[in-house]
Amino acid sequence: MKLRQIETFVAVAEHGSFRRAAELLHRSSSAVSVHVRQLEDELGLPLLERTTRRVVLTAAGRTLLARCRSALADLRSVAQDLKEEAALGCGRVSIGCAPSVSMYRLPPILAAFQEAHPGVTLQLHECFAQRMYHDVLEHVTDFAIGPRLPGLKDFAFRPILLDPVVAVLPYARPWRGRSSVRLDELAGLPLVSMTRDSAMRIQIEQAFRAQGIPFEPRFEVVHHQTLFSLVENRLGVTLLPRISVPARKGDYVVAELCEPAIARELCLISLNGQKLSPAAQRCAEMVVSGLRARAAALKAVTE
Amino acid sequence: MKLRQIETFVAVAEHGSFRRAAELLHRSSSAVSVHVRQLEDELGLPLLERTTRRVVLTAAGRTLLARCRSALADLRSVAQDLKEEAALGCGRVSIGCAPSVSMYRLPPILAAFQEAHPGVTLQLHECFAQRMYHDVLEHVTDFAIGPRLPGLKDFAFRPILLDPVVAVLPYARPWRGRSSVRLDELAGLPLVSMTRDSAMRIQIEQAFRAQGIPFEPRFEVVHHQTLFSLVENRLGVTLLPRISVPARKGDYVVAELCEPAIARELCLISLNGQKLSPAAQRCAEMVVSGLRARAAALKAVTE
DNA sequence: TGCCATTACGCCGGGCGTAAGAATC
DNA sequence: GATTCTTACGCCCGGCGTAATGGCA
Repeated sequence: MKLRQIETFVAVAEHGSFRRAAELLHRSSSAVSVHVRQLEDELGLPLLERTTRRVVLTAAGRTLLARCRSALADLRSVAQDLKEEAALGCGRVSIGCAPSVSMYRLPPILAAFQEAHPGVTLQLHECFAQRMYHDVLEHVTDFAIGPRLPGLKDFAFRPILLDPVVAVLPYARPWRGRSSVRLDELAGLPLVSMTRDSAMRIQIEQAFRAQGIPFEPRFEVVHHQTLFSLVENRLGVTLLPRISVPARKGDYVVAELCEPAIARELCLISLNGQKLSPAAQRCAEMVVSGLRARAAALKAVTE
Repeated sequence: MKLRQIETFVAVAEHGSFRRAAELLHRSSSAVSVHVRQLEDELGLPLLERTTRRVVLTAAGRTLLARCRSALADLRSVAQDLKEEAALGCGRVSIGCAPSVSMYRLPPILAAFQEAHPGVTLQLHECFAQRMYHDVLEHVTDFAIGPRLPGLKDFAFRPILLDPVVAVLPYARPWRGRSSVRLDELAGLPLVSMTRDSAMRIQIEQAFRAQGIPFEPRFEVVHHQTLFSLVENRLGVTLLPRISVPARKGDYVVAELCEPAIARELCLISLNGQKLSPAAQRCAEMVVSGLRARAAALKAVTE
C-alpha cells in the first residue's frame, strides 16, 4: 500500500470519476486506474463499482475512504505543524520548577515568553527535586529549574545563579538596616518554617546542628505567605532561599545568612546530549537570563 | 512523503539505531539512512540526533513519531478489517424497518443472522416510510424493509410479500372459525386503532369512506398490545396488517379482509445500482427468505 | 581498531504517460 | 459516436544494494 495509491483512491471516491481525479492530481487517467486496481488487488476486494458513466463506492470502499481520509489528513498536517513548531508558531513547552523559583520569579518571565510567542503552550510542573529529575528523564518536562544534584550523569546542568539562604526578620531593632546576619545571632529566637521537608530545609537544619543551635520551629505553617505574616507581626524569624522572598518589600528585614553562608546552585536541568525543541530552547534562554537579571538587580540594591 | 520513509523512520526511532532498523526491515542501512535524510529534507528539520554510538530523537522527531505511529497503525489495520468484513467476520449492518414488520417477524430473523455471524454488528432503525427512504439514500441504513412507494427511481425494490390487512375480532360469534371478513360486516362495530397516522391506517380509512362506512374509532391507543387486549375483552375490533399480528394465538379471531382486500407490498429497499456490503447482502437474504417462509407457513395454516 | 552512520555509484524495478481498446449511454 | 475507464507498451526516474568513506569510542 502506497501513499500515492491511497491519495488517488480518495480523489476518485470523492469526485466520483477517474477522469476528474486524474485532472486534480495532474496525472494521466491510466495512472489513476492502475492505482485503484493495485489497491483492490492488494486488499482482494473491489472498492469501486464502475460503469463508464458513474463510479460508486462499494461498502469496502466506503470504510476504506473514511479511514484513509483521516490518516492522510493527519500525515499532511504533521508537516505543517512541525514547521510552525520550529518557527515557534506553535508547540508546547513543559517546565519543571522548584517551588521557591516558581513562587515569584518565574511567572513574569513565563508571561514575557508567552507574550512573545502566543502560539506556544506553556506548562508548569511545580515539584521537588526527585520528581523534577524524573520528569525530565521521561520527557514529561522539556527542562527544569532546580538545584543541581550530584552524581547524576544523564543530565546536563547549566548554572543560573547561586541562591543564598536569607533570614527574614522583624522590621525592628536590632535588625533594621542589616543586610547580613550570622546564624548564631538567631539562636534563641522563635523560628517559623514551612512544614514541608524540602531539601533546603534539611540543609538549614544541618547548619543549625553543626553550630550546636537547636532547630525547633515555634510555628510550622503550610502557606508560604503565612511565614511573612508571622514575621511582620514579630512572632518569629524564618530562613528561606532568597529567591522565594517576594520582591515587593513588606514590613520585615531580609538579611543574607553568613557564617555559615548557605546557598544552593540553581541550574537549568535538561537531558544530556539532547537538544531542546526550538520553543523550549527559546523559553529556557528567557528563563535563565530573566532569573539572572533579577538576581543581579537584587544584589545591586543590597550592596 | 512516502509510506516507506515513515515506516523506516519509525523503526529507527523505536530501536534507536539505523543498523537495527535496517535489519528488521530487511533493508540495507544505506536505504535506511537515505529515507531518514529524505524525510528531514522534506520537512526542513532534523528528526534524529546522531552520534555513531547513539541515535536520539529531536523534539520534532518525537512529535513526528507520535503522530506517524497512529496513522501508520491505522492504515495497516484497515487492510485486515476490510478482509474480515468481506468474510463477514466483522462489519456493521444497519436496517431500516417498518414497525409492523419489526414488531414480531424481524427479531427472530435477526437473531438467526446474529448467531450465524456474531462478529457483525446489527443496527435496527424502526421508522415510517419517509424516514426509511431517506436513511437508505443517505447510507444511514444499508437497506430497509417497508412498503414500496411509487415514483422513486433512486431505489431498487425487491418484493418480499404481499401483506394483507386483517381484522382482529373477538373470539365469539359470529367470528369464531371465520378466516375472512367483508368490510361491510364491520360497519357499526366499535373500532379500536392506534393513534399513530401510519400510511396503512390512512389506506384503511379511505377504504371505509369508499364503502360509505364511517371510520370512528371508539378507542385510540398508543400501544399495539392494547389493541389485542381490547379485542380479547370484546370491546371492539381492529384492522391491522397481518404481519403485525403476533404468531402466538390469543383469545381473538384473525380474519383476512376482503371486499375490499387491502394489501401493501413489502419490499426490500436498497439503493439503485449499488451492491450491498457482504454482511448486508447476507443479512438481506436471510430477512427476505425468513419473512417469506413465515408468510407461506401462515397461508398454509389458513387454507 | 571496530562499529556505525553516511556517501557514491550502478543496476533494476516500478511508475508514469501515450495510445489503442472496450464498454456504456 | 462520444465519453470514460482499461489495457498495452516503452521510457525514465528513483529506490535499492554494494562498496568505499568518515567519525566517534
